Amino acid sequence: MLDQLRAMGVFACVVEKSSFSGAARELGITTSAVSQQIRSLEQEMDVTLLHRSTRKLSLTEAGQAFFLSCQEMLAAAERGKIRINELRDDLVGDLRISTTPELGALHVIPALSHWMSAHKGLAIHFEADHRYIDLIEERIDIAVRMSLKMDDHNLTAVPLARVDQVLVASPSYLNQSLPITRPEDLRHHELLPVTLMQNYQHFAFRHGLSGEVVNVDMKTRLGTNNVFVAKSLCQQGHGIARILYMDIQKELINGSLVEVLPDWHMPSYTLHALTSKREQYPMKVHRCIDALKQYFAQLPGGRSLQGVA
Amino acid sequence: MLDQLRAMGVFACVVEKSSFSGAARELGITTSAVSQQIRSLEQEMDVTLLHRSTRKLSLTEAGQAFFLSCQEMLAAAERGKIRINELRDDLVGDLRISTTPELGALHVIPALSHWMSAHKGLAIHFEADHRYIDLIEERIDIAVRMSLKMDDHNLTAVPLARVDQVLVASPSYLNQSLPITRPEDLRHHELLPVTLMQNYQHFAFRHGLSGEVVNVDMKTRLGTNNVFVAKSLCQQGHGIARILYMDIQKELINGSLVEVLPDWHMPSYTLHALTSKREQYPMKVHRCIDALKQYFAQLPGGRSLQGVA
DNA sequence: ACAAACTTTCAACAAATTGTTAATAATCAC
DNA sequence: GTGATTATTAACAATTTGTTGAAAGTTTGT
Repeated sequence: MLDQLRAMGVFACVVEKSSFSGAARELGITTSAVSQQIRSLEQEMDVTLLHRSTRKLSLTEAGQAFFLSCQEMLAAAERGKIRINELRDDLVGDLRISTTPELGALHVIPALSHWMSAHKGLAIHFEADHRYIDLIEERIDIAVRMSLKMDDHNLTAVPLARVDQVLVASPSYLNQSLPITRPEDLRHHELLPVTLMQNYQHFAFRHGLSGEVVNVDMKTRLGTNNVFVAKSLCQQGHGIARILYMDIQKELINGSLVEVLPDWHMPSYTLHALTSKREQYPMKVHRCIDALKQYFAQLPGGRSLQGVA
Repeated sequence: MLDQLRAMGVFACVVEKSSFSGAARELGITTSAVSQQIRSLEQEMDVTLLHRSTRKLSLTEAGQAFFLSCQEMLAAAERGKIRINELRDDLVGDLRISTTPELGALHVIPALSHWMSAHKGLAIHFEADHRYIDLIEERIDIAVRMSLKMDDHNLTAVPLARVDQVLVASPSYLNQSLPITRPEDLRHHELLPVTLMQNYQHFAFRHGLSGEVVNVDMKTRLGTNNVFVAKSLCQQGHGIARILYMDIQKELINGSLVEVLPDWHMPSYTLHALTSKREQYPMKVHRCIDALKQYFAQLPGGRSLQGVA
């Protein structure tokens, strides 16, 4: 099945050049090698492909028909290689990006907006989902993910930004509740967790200046798996939300929410661009990650979200 | 250019089977060999074609695109081989036959008539010409030719029939002319030659019983390169025609022409089926020659035209 | 949880294919 | 004819391709 492909290529070359030695020069081998390839082809298929005198070649009917197929074969192979090169080097084809809905809407789209406009040859798909999907299974090129640590050794992780968690509450809630000056005070408050975090009720605080460490567990009555719902609950004064700075930045600035215990820090997450590990990435993947890196690097540092070098 | 065709075929097989080991079984090689082919392909092209875990394979975008081309490549190769087998084994395609116009009309067509009807897949072309054409140049599969000896060692000759020359005249001519009882008497008669024969004015007679040999040269005034014209001249009583028995058989039977010196024989020609020499002939060529042989073998022997075993 | 069955990869080696060299024969142009 | 170019062939060399056996990782089934 695969045994005569090479000889078929040689044959096509011979016909195109109408000469064994011409083909040999073209292919960078000796005339002798060409002769042997053609001979073995003819013997293998038990057919005469071309009549030859030392000066002139002429195809038999079978040779003529076979030549066309050999040409098609080579052309298909050539097309394949050309396409491979395009997909490797050019910003064309598909690019599938996985994020959470919040991350996608708030940051990934803004980060890539200009870049996407600059490369209309790319068909970009955003797969927005909280599930931790299989990059390979879903053919995801790049997943933008929050994580404390990287565990999957089949993935390559490029750090994009450090992202702090913050505790926030509405001004009205804080006015009507017991004061909070130290982590321990949280025990008398309600946590509004986004249950996507694991161990969301546990806190390991470290004081920004003294470095003092305090562990606290909060009680929780109202929960949600959606950041926007949690935000809403919080704004309605139902409790204290544990949320990512990046998801709440706007509300802190406009004052609809207020940070609780701003001097006490929780462990940071790192925002990563994940790719399935491979030898060689298409250029579009490199460039997309570059665009993401550039966006997060130029972000205002602030309290909690800053680019990673 | 030809270096990765094999690996491309292996790759296509891997994708079709969705498995290295499946492809290995299909191809009759070890899994290890498959693995190496794919690896070298990826390295050579500097691209990742498929993600692999031990149980599942999945194509990259480049792999998907490349796979299609690889499939096309293999399909083209396969088509070529199938076509080759058809042209070699089946009675299909073209069949180009070269004859003289007379031979074609009087014998080759009748000889092949039934056979042609039985194989409608064959496109048969009769190249009717007196010129001695180059079989290869004109892509003639079979030439039916008269000859005294075979000289071209690039050709294969299959004898079909022995063909005698005869001298004929019209009854009226013979009545009005000097009697002819021995070859020497011909010196006083007019020869109507078909000038396609060389040395047409020279005769080497051998007596059928005694074996006596007589050489004679006849004078000639009216000539033609066409057998039918010669026949016509002869029937009009313009002289004695030297002509092949096969071209005049009908007239001898119906009495419009009469044989002169029937006991004295001229050298016979042999009718040959000629083919350009090659290793392997398409089945249609064999079968066509078979049909010709069969026709001439069953001809009534008569004086001058008989099949050759 | 654990073993068994499979799958992929790798390095070292073996086999097969492919290519070269050099001599031979045939054809064409001069 | 002579010289240049071309195709074929056999013997040999180089390269490619394939195998073996071990290792690592997965899935299946108990």
